[in-house]
Amino acid sequence: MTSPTIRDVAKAANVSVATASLVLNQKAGSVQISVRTRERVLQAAQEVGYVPNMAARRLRGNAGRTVTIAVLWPVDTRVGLIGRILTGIQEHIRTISEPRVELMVETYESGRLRDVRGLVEASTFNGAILANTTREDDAYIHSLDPAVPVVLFHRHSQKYPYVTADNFGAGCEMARQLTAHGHEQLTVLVPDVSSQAIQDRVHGIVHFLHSAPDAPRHSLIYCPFHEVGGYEAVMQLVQSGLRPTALLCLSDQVAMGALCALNTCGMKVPEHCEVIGFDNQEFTQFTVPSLSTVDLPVETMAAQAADMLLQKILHPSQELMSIEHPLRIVHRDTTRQG
Amino acid sequence: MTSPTIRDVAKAANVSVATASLVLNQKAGSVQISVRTRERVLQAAQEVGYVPNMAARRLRGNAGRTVTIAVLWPVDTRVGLIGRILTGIQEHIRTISEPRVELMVETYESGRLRDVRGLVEASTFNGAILANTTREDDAYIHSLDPAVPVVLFHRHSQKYPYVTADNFGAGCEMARQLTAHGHEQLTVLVPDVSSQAIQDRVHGIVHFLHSAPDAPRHSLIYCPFHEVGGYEAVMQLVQSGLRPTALLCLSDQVAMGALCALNTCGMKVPEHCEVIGFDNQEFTQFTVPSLSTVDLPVETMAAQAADMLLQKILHPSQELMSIEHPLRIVHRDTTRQG
DNA sequence: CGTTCTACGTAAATCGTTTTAGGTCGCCTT
DNA sequence: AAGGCGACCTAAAACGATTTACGTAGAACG
Repeated sequence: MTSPTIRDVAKAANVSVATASLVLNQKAGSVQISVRTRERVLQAAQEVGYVPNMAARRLRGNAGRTVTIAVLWPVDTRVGLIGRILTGIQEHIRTISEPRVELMVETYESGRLRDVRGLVEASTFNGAILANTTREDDAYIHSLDPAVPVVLFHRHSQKYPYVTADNFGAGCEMARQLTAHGHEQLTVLVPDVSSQAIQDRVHGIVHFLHSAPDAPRHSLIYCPFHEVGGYEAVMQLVQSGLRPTALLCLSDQVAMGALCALNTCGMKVPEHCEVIGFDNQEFTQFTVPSLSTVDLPVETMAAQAADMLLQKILHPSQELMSIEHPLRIVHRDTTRQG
Repeated sequence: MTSPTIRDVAKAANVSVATASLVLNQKAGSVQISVRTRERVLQAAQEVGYVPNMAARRLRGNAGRTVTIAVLWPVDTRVGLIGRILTGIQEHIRTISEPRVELMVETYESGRLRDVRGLVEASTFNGAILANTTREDDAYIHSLDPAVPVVLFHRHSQKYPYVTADNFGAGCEMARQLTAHGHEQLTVLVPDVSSQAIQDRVHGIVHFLHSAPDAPRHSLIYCPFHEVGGYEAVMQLVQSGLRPTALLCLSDQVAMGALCALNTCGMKVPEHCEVIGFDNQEFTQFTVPSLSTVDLPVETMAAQAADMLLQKILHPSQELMSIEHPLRIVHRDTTRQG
């Protein structure tokens, strides 16, 4: 039941453990091994079914042969996003042949992030991607030693490398588009999570409206971060007599709820009310009418974050370039043309 | 830069490494440590910022203190499902205080599953949940040693413990419901993946229709496993003049595409055509009209799978009870009442 | 023949923890 | 005072792999 060790291989090949290890590691370095011996060892390894023990390797310190990275996200992160992030990372990882990359995942309650540095020191993993951190995590992030291999996902920072998107710019653009359509008032549906990304979008919208000459008024409505949230927010709005004509939803989920509510209230989209979402999730193409939204390249971003993290782990001294993706609106049928 | 070891703690507390370890492990066992010494060690550990090294622990063999489990799924698994599975597992894990459970994830191309046994022997992880395996994985699964800690997710098997749902029964029930509504023909939209779950649903439907006295005819249409697939399948159907009146979609994604297509073709749901989905994903409540679907408790199932796996790892000899969840239809607005 | 290479291997230390099989010391019995 | 017993603590051996520094031949060289 106990698995074969390198010692077993050595015995079977009738060589020392050192020799076996040398062969198995393909070390072309200072030590030479004859072809005959090499063959013997390789065959022996094959025969006994040798699998190198990770724990032993890690303990001994094999920086670079196998790397374990972790993705951490707050518990209340939306399932769709999790899937996309992981998919992006996995796709990237499987293109890498050396070193072998293992992926761990972990959730935490906002503001109660486990000590990443400790986990790295414990060699639980070699580095981490902090995804969708909230404002409660800021203190932690700032207290962290820049030497610990961390990449921030969907958030920018002076102190750490990050991969994010131009949420501010996207906010501006959303506001600009709808302003151009001549609305008197813009209603912004904001998911009530304290993520930097969401806040930047809000800032972008507000910034644009403040700086435009004849900008429409606007109101910010905070709602829970899911379909129900958007649905109820809009229902309340309509019931209180305030019929929105332009709805900027800072999440597709919320937009979908909103769309459903508008339909329930007999309001036509986009004739009575234009709607625009954020994220360009898969389903947005198939809502009725299909949802205009901001395309957020989550998979790409995640892959880049993973790549940066690996660089940082493998070449700690090398400086990393953070990334901010430009964002563009995908026009579909919930907004009017022009 | 190198992190403090237990040796540092011992030195700081002026005791032996053994003592430090004993204290740090709270071993109430055969060995006793005075309160004074215990305090000293604890404080020393605190002061030097001691973090036990996982690799060393694993190597030494500490079965039970920390357990690492892995979830493996085929690369083409839908992002939404991934998120739900992980969420379910994570939620469960965080209720467990002892042992500490770490989670790894890994994807593979159908039929190219990495050697789980090897990974366990390499102590990369202690056991795995095989999620959404396809038929191409059957051979691998059957070749696996039943002693390696594996739990099958959404698939049944004679050989391994599993958590799945009564997909066959759900298929029957879907067919029964729509048959009762007096359709002449049932159109089944089947995602073209070779998963047991999907197949069981088909079998259930076919079984019911074959055994019912005055059953409607039916046709099976295979389509890609996403919204576009459902959309295009229905468009083709309608364009070729075959207007479906009852659409059994074996996935919500496909159903959403179908719904959109029906709308495009000017067919009213449920008046002209009834639609029923499968999975009860979040968005189904907010399609227009809201989608009737089969509720699949993914999170619960995932949590149970994780729990079973932990049992198997912690108490290898103990026999496990596999689980098959009953499934029920959630009636919303794409099906007629009664 | 003595010296120096070269080519091929190996002994042994090391990584950080856990655990077993003993110490040691003082006190209590008889 | 010899023996026994608790209470407290520690030495040392694992766990499995990697790597450095050091053999040992035989060949080549002068």
